[in-house]
Amino acid sequence: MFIRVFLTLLKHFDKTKTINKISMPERLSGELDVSVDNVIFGFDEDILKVLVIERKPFPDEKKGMNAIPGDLVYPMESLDQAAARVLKDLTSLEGLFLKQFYTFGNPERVKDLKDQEWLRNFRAHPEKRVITVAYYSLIKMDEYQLLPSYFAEKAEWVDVLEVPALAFDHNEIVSKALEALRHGLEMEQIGFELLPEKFTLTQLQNLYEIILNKKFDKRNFRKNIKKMEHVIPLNEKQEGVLHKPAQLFKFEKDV
Amino acid sequence: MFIRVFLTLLKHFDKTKTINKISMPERLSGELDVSVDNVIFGFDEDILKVLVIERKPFPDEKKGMNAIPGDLVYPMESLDQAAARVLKDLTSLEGLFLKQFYTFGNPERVKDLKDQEWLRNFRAHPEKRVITVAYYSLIKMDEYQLLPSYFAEKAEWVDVLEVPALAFDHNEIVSKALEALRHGLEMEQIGFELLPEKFTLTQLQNLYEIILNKKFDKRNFRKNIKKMEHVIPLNEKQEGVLHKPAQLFKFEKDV
DNA sequence: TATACTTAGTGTAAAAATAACACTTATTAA
DNA sequence: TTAATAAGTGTTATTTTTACACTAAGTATA
Repeated sequence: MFIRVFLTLLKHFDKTKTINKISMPERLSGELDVSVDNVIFGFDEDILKVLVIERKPFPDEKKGMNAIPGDLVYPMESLDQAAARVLKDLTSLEGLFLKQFYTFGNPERVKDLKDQEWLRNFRAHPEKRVITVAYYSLIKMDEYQLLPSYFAEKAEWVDVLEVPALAFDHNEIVSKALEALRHGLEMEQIGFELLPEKFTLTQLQNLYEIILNKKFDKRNFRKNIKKMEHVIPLNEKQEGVLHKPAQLFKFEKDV
Repeated sequence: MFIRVFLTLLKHFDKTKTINKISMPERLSGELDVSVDNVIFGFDEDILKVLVIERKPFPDEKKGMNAIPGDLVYPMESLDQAAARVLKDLTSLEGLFLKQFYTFGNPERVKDLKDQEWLRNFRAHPEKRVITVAYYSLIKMDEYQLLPSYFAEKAEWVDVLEVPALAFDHNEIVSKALEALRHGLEMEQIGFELLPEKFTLTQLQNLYEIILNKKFDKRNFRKNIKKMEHVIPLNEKQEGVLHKPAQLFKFEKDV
């Protein structure tokens, strides 16, 4: 059943369409841009890492600031497409796991002096407010191959616990990404995306422990893994290690 | 340790700053708007409801289309502020629970003919692509009071399972909101926000069952509730029911 | 004022899941 | 041959979860 709205404002509106068109709140709309930013996680032995780029320096800047990769959204692409494009430009990899986790829209988020100077040099409309839609992605570090990219001078994997100071609000974005990774994702997916093709159960356990930020008992952990039908034991062992070689496993995507 | 980027593109860039400023991809940026949309959930006896508004009709439209409440983000407000403003304009309530859950950015999402016609009448820049940051909120229906609002003709609570056809991509937004509600939220929070001040355990159980979309055993459910120290029994009973009156409970916010 | 109707309210036992715990094995290097 | 290192393996106690059916308190009415 409909609840009636009091029509005071509405009536006024109906009589004065033209004026109202101007006086409607959206007259205030306008000058803002939308970007995507991409927190790229990789896993290396027993450290969870994030890919940090060195932003191109502006003319009087000695060294570009660190940042996470991102770019403005093009007019005809979806947000997911924009995020995939940024990722492909940087790594040459396509079809990677990508998850939108939060949108950052503080009006002051690009107003820092250094960031403003950078924007003046590299953006057509540096004065515009920028709202950014943040994604995280998971990539196997051994597939990672850095490519030239118009937004990155260098790129570096850094320990997730030791992220340096980043441009804009990127430190906040990284920590929210980590939170989202810990909460929202099934571990199967994480393992599938982050481990090399062949892996040991110890590697898998390390990954779980780091992502979920807690310790597991080795025997209980292995009991649980044995129940998962998508973790397949291989007829192969580790080689070149100075201890009992571990059996290797792989993930089976279907079923 | 830094991994070096191949500098091909970069070198070119350094020599030709002005040209590059034009040739950088962000030259493509520009004409888009950002809005917030708000999926408002309420709980009534044993139905989960969503607040649907009737959008103001454009001149030749007999009846405005249904939609969920939303508005463009103003230049100086954060996304959270914009969402809170929309909610306050519609309900007069402040300080409500509000959660950002997804951002919808398909370039075609406002290109439907009817939606275009509407935009031409009510927006300063109807041709602009609109990216929308979606929130959901939970409100106690007995606190809800509809106010005049520049975007709503009428408003109606509809069963979450029987949402009518909505404008733009709002049906998709509602179903993602429901998903987000089911996944991401602790039940304490949901109960706190959705139930009336005094409630029975049967009401609470209904709420859990509807949100989590599964049945619970009455005795086991009550055992679990008794462990929660923020659910406080009152010295009051239901009145005017034609059966044994149930004890009433309330939530205690602080631990 | 007795009876029928309706939902509230309550305990126990079996089954399943989780947690705690320590020694032997396979390999490499010295 | 020995030392060093991480791999691999079962059992028991504890906790959590599930399944299940009758009595109690109030209202309406015959």
